[in-house]
Amino acid sequence: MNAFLDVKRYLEELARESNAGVPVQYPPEEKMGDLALPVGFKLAKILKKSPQEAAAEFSKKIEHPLIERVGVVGGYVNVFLRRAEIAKDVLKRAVSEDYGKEKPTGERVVIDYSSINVAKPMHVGHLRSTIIGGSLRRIYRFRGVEAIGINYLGDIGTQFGKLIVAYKKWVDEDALEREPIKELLRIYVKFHEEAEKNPDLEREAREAYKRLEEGDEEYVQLWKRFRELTIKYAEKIYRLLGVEFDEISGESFYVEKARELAETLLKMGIAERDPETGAILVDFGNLGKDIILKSDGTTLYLSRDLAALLDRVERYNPKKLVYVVGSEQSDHFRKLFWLARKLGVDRELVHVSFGLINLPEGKMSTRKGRVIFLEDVLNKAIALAGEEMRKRGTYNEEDARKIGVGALNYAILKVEPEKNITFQWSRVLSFEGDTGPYLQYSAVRARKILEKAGDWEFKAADTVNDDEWRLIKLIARFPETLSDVMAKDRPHILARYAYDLARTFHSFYDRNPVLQSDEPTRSFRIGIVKAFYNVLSRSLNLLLIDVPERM
RNA sequence: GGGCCCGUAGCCUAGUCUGGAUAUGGCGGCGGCCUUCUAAGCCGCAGGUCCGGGGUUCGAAUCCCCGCGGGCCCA
Repeated sequence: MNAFLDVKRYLEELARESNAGVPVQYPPEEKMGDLALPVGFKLAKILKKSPQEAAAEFSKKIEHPLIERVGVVGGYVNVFLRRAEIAKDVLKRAVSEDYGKEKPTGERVVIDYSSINVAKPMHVGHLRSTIIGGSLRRIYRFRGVEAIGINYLGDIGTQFGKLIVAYKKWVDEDALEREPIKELLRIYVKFHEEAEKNPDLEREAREAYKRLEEGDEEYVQLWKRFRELTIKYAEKIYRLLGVEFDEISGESFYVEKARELAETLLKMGIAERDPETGAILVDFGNLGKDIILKSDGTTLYLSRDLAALLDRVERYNPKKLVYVVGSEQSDHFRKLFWLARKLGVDRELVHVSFGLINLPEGKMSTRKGRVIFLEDVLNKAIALAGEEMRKRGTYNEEDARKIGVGALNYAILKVEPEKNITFQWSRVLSFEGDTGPYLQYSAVRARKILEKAGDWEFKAADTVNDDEWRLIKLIARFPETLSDVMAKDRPHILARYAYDLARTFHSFYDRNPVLQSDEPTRSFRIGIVKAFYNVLSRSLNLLLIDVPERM
């Protein structure tokens, strides 16, 4: 908390006590004050007066040392704060590196994200889950909640039978060493081509899969290798994107447990046996019926996910389990959570659902070759950032990487998750306006000032101009922004905030010289720049974006 | 046919949960600003049936109902 948010809370409390519980809002214009309460409309009824009179009456109750004056306009009470005093408190806190950080609360959340399939390349469709999840993990941790990031691999399924057959027939070991996923994709595609001509292959694949399931030593080793190669490949991309995990899990861990679980559900009367097929199924009411165990004992991903969920609850004891998975799975998660509730899971269960990433030509399709691989996007973005740097004579490899990745991560994170995104190169590779590089640039400008400033000590100011004040008010709102993001599991709120902050800084920067100013303005403004830099670079860090040295 | 989500200027987008002041920004367009801390920047102008229609309310982009268009899942 800081002085600004203290006043806000005080006003909210006062409104609630007066039976006029309205959220405090931030007025659209400076002349309307710093905080506003549309309190007169509700009070008008209670007091049987006009909204204007009711608001005026309410405003008389306001008494706070940090409030300079209040004004009444229509039904609104506009509150003007003592800028200098608020600024002093907010900046004193925000010049510290830890501003906004919370001590460990002892709470945990489990976040499931990325969750890629073994032996398949990552494409732009994987970006949202991977980046939203990776960002949420950092945000929770910064706020004192121990977030456990889990990459739950798709590591079982009949495709492994095909892969094993294809491997034995066509693999190029050298290529597999050099570019494992490309090679696995090549032989997988070849399998399908060959199977068109030779239907026997499908039968071979089924047999291979059966042997794998039965634990055939050679086949299990192959499967393990595919899994390891995929992890190694993905880790390179995760490192570039700044995404971290605490656990790499996978569906294969839960096959046995899922079988037992299906039997348990049957005994509990939650599931029933289909008299015709012998499969175990669950009636979800208006979501329909769904099989959780086939008659031949094959598990389905619903039962495996349920087993995994129970395991996560048991091992981590989280207050909340978050699944960052596309909206096409929303029915699946409703069923999963329904079952978890039936089994007595009392934790918060959240499906962070998001829309598709399409191409301008239409939906992505690996088979039609209509996909954009992540490596290609990353390479292109980094190369273009490098070009821009060369124009400015600031080129270095490390910063080009930060700028390219920042552009990509920000482009994905800033959009509200429910919306579908049409992937357009021109937008990911754009570095002007509402983009990652715009935010990075503002941070770099601030850092340059701080470098040149040398040793300085924070000094309060007697007067605070509008540009300074706008920036300070936004800096003050950092903690509540983070709380909002966690309550909703929506990092785009933070992306928006960071953009507002950067934009406000650029305006400040343009009109208010820092280093050339006389004392005490100079020291005060350096304090503002430092506070801004802390909050922006922290926000960017939480959005998986690094601040370059130069750009 | 059923369920979930989206619809805001030419294009993209915030605000919708928690109703409140002239609806947030970006791209593109037009015009201005580099002898001062990096112009990947700043300032200004033009551009809106907030998908449509009802309803609730002192007040609706926001809540409710009925439609329309698009997406996804199921059948």
